[in-house]
Amino acid sequence: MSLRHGLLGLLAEGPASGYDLARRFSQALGSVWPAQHPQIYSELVRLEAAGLIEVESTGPRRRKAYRITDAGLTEVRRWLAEVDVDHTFRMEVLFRAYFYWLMEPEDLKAHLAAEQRFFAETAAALRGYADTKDRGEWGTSKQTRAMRIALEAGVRINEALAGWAQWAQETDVMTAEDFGTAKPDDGGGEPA
Amino acid sequence: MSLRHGLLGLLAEGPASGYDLARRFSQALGSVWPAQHPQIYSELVRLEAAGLIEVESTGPRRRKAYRITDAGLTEVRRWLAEVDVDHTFRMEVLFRAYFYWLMEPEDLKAHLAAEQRFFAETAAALRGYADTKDRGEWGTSKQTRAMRIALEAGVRINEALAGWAQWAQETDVMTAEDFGTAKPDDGGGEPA
DNA sequence: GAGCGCATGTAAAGGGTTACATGATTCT
DNA sequence: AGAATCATGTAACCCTTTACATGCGCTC
Repeated sequence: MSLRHGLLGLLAEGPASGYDLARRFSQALGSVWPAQHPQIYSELVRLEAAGLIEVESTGPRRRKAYRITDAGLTEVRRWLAEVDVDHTFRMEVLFRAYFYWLMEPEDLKAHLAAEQRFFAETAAALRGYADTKDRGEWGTSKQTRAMRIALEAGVRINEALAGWAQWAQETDVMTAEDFGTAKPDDGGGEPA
Repeated sequence: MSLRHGLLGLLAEGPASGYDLARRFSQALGSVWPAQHPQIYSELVRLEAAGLIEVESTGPRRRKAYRITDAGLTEVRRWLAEVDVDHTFRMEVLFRAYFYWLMEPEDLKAHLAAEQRFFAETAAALRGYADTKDRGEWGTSKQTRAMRIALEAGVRINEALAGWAQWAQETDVMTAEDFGTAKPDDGGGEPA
C-alpha cells in the first residue's frame, strides 16, 4: 500500500489537514496515484492510531492539521530505502490498445487522434509548470527539486505517449484490408 | 472496471480457459493491468451469468473453456467506442519520486541507477519482441497488429523512463548542498 | 440571509490481493 | 512412484470508489 507512505511523505513537508492532502492528490499526485478524500481521512485515522502522525492544531471549520512524528519520518524513509518498487503500471489507455482490432477503423482513427491531442496538451502543461520551477518561482528547497524530477517523468511519459499515438495513426499496421470487419478471426493466433 | 472488458476482448480472439487468460495477464497484459487468477475466475462466473460468455468445452483436468457470445462481442465494442478513457495512471515508480528529497543521496543514486537499468532492460526486451512481430513470426492478423501497437507503447514508455532516470542522475537538481540532511525543512514551501 | 467553498466524516459497495485448498494429468 | 504442472476454486482481508450527510465560515 503506497497511500499510507504517500501521506507520510507529504506530511514530512510540514503539517497539513486531510483537506489539504486531498487537494494535493487531486492535483499533481493524483495523476500517478489517485486517492479520494474518504480514503485519505480514514488512512489518517489509522496513521494517528499507529503513532506515525499526530494532531498539530485545530482551526476554523473544525479543521484538523496533522504533523508527522519521528516514528512516521523513520517509516517513510524505511519505505523509500528498503521496500522494493512495484514496477507494475495500471494504464487503461494501453490496456485498450490490445483490443484496438475490435474497433471500427474510423473510430480508431478518431480515438488515436484524441489521445495524441490529450497527451500533447498534458505534456505541454507539465512542461510549462516545470519551467516555472526552473525559473526558481517555487524556491530551491529539496521538496521543490524532488517535485521537479517527478514532473520531468510526467513530461517525458506524456510526450512518449503523444508520439506513440501519432506513430499509431501513421503506421499502416492497422489500416490493412481486413481490418474492421464485423467478425473476429477464428483461432488464437499463436505462432508456429 | 476494465477487467471485465479485457476478458471479453481476449475471448473475442477465440475460446480460452480461466487458466489461459490468467497466463496472458501474467505476461504482456499484466504490465499495464495486473490481474490474479481468483479475480479472473470469479469475473468469468459473473460474465457467464450475464450471458456475455458461455462454456465452449470442458477438457482434461476439469478445464473449462469459455467462448464469447454475440452479446459479449457487442459489449466490448460498446466499451471501446463509447466509454471514456480513464487517463489516470497508477505508477508507484513516479509516486515515489515526489518523496526523493527524503532519501539519503547515496540511496537515491543507487535507486535511480537501478531504475534506469530496469527500464532499459524492459524496453530492450519489448523491442526484441516487437521485432519478431515485424518479421511476421506471429502472422499478420488484426490481433497481432493491435498487439504490435500496444507493444510499441510499452517500448516507448520504458525508454522514456530509462531516459528520465538517467537525466535525474545527471542533473544537479538533487545534488545540491542541503540534500540529505537529517531533518526536512520547516514550512510548506508554497510560492509567493 | 442566501449561497458558496471549506472541512470532515460515515456507509455501502465494488475491485483486487493473498493465503489456503484440492484434485487431475503428464513427465521422468 | 514421485514431482511438476495444469486447472479451478473459496475465504478473508485489504484497498478504492461512490453516495450520502453535516456543519462551519466567509462573501455578497
